[in-house]
Amino acid sequence: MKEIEQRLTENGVRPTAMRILIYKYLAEKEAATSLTHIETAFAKADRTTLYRTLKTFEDKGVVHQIDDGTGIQKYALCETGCNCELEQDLHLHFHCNNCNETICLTEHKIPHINLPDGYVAEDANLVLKGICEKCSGK
Amino acid sequence: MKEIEQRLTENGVRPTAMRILIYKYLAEKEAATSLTHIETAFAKADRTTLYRTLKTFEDKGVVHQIDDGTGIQKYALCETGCNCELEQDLHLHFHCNNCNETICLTEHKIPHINLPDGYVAEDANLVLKGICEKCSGK
DNA sequence: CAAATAAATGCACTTCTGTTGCACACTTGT
DNA sequence: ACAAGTGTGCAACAGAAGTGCATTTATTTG
Repeated sequence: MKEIEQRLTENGVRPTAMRILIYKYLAEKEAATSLTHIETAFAKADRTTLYRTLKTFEDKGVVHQIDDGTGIQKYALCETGCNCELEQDLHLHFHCNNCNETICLTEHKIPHINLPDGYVAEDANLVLKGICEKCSGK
Repeated sequence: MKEIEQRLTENGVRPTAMRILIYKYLAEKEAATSLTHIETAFAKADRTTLYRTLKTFEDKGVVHQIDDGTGIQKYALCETGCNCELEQDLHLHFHCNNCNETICLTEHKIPHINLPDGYVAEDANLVLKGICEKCSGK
């Protein structure tokens, strides 16, 4: 519990009760989580609060946003010391067409691509879709 | 003009006036196009018609949908003979943070990724973001 | 050619997600 | 204790995607 408070403080986020709960929730889930998802988990909290909490987390580098192609924004905790802005830290994501979960494959970085002249890449997003470990029956 | 009719017919799409116009519009644009974009270009046509036309095109393999991370669905014409479903035909897309246009880099295929055991990839989406040729001043 | 059938189009409306404005509650520092 | 700043909740809005149904247009069939 204390570790969470510390982690938030380190990133410049004031550790309120709500924020600690949300952090804990994200930490327990292995998959990327949408606002709606969190909303149902925290029925008593307001959607705006959850929304702004996620935005704050994102701003401060606590979570990173994931676009998995479903059109719904998802969030997942950043690794300790990860630097999402840097190109070399960009990992890929896997979206399971069966269970609909999206997970970070933090070990798998996005390969470098040689672009045509004149193109400057600043960011990249790679999502693989298919059947995940759990759903393929191992 | 006749070529468009033929192309549509080949793909099992009845070449109505509307559809030919939309096809032509897409062919003239080099960038991926959103529904809203088309809507403003065809102010007199109904949004539903445009919407369903794009869906039909997509079903029949005339266009492919692009998710460029903006949260807005975009469409671009498929190359003749392209097989968007096949993994080896998956090209990457480039989204310019300056002019906000998304273009297909059909020459650049998505590199193959070695996934952990149990994961089966069926589809992939790679979007690079940065500054495009035009905006980088050559 | 006319009737019957199927496909395409247009209108209205709904849903879902993301987002913002404003007021109130709470925390923090002096 | 007070003032300033931050967090939270309520309400309302915006934009895009999608659906149902009526109407028009095209295609087939007798």
